Amino acid sequence: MQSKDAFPDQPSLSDAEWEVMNVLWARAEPMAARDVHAALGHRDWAMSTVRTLLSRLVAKGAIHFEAVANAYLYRPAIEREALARRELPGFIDRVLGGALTPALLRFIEQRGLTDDEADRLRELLQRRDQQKPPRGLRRRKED
Amino acid sequence: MQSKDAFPDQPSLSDAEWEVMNVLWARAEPMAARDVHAALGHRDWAMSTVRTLLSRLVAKGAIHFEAVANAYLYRPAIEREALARRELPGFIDRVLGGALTPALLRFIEQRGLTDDEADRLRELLQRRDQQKPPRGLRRRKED
DNA sequence: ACGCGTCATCTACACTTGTAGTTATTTGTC
DNA sequence: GACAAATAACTACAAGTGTAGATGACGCGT
Repeated sequence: MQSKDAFPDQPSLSDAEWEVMNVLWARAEPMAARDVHAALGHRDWAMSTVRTLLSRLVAKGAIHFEAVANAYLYRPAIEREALARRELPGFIDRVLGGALTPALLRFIEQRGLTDDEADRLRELLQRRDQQKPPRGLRRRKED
Repeated sequence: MQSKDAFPDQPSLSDAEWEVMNVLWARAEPMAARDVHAALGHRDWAMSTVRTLLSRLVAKGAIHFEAVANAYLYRPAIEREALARRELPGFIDRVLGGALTPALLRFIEQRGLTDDEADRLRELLQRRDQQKPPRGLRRRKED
């Protein structure tokens, strides 16, 4: 018995599994398989598919379930942020090549920022300036 | 499984494949399998593994190769940015839940920004303010 | 009490991915 | 010209994934 039987610290999810997690996170309430299926209407999966995914998620320890009447109610066992935080570095490393390359910035440009996001970024930059004043008028235009 | 037929305009790569791409992108020059293998030393893959990955990448159209002497020289058929740009939305959607949730910001906070990145972000925010003044200063617009 | 629909469980199956061995071919070297 | 070294091509195979059907248990309505 090594050390990671029951609870692999954090499982790694497949794409389809992420989608299921997303509907679970979206609702605050525990959901029955049927509801999950409904919420995933856009994917047009068979019930069995959704069930399979739910089982796999349970197996991976990503969700809990409680038996209620004749059905199970599923509920995330882990927060999106926790998972996301674990995925991000790998993704940035692998796909973005370790840097917040233009791709991300460009994506942000294109998609725009919510007011909230903008605020937080501004804060962030300000905090940063306190330690590291911004470079003068540095123009960077090379793409 | 998405749609990815014979000539998927842009293939979708697996993790291992990304790693190979990364070494190819890192070098400007076309590389022989042997060199790729060497560059991937940190992964300690067998040559055959690297070769398999290269073949798969060729099959997916992500890299080109030219026969030179008794070996092939491989070279990316696509730029990282192009691929990254295609991966990003999906990732942000799936993992971050469609929003640049705290996770990203927190990641940025934690990892810090290069001067360059900071500059570009500042520019971005400034440009944004021109259309959409920051909250607090926002004056009533007659929309 | 009985069947009907629901739900969970089990089973299935093709495709992808990670990982690599085996074989055939090319080629430089003596 | 023959052989060893390198290389590409083919084959392998288990685990993970996407997708779903089949089976069995169970509670609801009548």
